[in-house]
Amino acid sequence: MRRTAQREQGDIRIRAVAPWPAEHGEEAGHVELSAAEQADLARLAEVILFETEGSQIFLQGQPAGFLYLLADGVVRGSHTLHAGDRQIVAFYWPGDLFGLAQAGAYVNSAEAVTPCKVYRFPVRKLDAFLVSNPSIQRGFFIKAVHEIRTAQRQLIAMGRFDVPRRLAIFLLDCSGHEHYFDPATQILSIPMTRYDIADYIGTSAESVTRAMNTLEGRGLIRRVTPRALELKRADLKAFADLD
Amino acid sequence: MRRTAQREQGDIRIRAVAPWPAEHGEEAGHVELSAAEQADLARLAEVILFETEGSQIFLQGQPAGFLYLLADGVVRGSHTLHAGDRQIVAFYWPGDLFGLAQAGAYVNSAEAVTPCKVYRFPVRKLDAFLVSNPSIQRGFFIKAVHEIRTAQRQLIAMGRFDVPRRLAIFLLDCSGHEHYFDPATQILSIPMTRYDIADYIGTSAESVTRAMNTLEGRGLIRRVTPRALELKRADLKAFADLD
DNA sequence: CGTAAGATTGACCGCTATCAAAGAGGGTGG
DNA sequence: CCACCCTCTTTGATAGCGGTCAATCTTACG
Repeated sequence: MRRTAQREQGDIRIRAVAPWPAEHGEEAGHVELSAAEQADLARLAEVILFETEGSQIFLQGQPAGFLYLLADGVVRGSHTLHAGDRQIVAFYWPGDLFGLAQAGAYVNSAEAVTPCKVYRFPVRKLDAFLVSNPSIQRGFFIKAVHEIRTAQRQLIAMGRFDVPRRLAIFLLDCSGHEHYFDPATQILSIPMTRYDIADYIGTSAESVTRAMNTLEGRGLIRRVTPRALELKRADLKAFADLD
Repeated sequence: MRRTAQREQGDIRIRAVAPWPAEHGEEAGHVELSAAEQADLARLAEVILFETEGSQIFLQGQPAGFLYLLADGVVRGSHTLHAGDRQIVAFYWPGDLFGLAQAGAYVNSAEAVTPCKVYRFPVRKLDAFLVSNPSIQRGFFIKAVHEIRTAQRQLIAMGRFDVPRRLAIFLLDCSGHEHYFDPATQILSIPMTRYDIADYIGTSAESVTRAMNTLEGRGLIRRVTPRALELKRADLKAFADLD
């Protein structure tokens, strides 16, 4: 279920685009971190592997001692209400940070959607480290801003789009993650279940299936298997009223 | 419509609670900024007054040269889709930062809901300033994290709650802003229209009115005037499945 | 080969978007 | 000072999306 492991080359990457165009070209889609900076960060962190799907990484409400950097795999961050409903607040992909806290407790739970590898930073140490490393702190700041944009995009989708459109946007978002989308065949391998998708886009698993039917009926996707979809990305974008 | 003005005492405050309990007590609900730090920031900024409701502060898509700190008043950040629908992504209250950008352009538009006063920071200068002032940068980082939490809370509401519950949450959020809520009488003065509320909680103005009826029918609120509501906060919280 | 989890389909109904129209205020010009 | 107008708010009627319950199909796995 859980094992510690060694760090590999180039593992420590933070996925984010800066709000302003970079002056001295950032690596596309990632925060610029020098080898030395990566090493400094690695020294603070512990590497942990979660090898089975559904593994709990942390639980909503627990004392939040750590911040997590996802190196490999997919993680879902979910919030459970008293009524028992679950809302998935975000899916995390390699290069994403998670472990949002308030008053020292995790706001959401995190579970492995696929087997995954994370770097785990003790927040107290990380906090001190960042204050004495302004350029790295800037990277974390940029990541946070990136996360705000992501959440707001999702908010717009939830507020203004019907289920088929929300699904279209979700599929397009997924297709941005190379490891799960093959540009040659345009086939997306979805790592999560219909239930996960439903809890993310604010609907039910049945409605996700029906929305898949809608998209397929319009020729925007083709179901190879339930978890493998051929996407017509341009048409999906047009359908979702995006550019 | 727009005027420049002088800075006043204690105007520069950033509203945010840190994810971890403060070690050396932060001013409740605000980032700790020393007088010197405030002065340094003020030196970067220009003060601008927007005196009429509905004033454009900036427009979605414009080059994003500035970051804004709201000193006084209420601002709405909205995103307009091709279809013409508007989603209000956030309401900003005194102490909030706004001006989210991507690729150097504003992602949303900002308009004054009430007359308001803002500090306007040139992003290039601010960016450089923050890198050489790690403790202030930390404040901005904490604010960004705070903003992520806010967006996620809204996301949960949109995904899992019906309109009356979303409205209840919205009213409770508003009641957290002293200037608009009188603890003695428990009366909330709403600065925005039904349309604004609707576009924020993802519904229509008509449904906002109906949701007001629902809440009033259950005795959770009482309409003094359309814009002045007496709140039963404990009951509202219970109704919204919050604590 | 049996079982369980995931995916799909169908039926039904409630919430809420939409269209339409009527009250309520507040501000402005006569 | 008053009447008008425009915006905001409210109410009513209707239709449709999508939630829910139930059952079936598929697939991976023990």
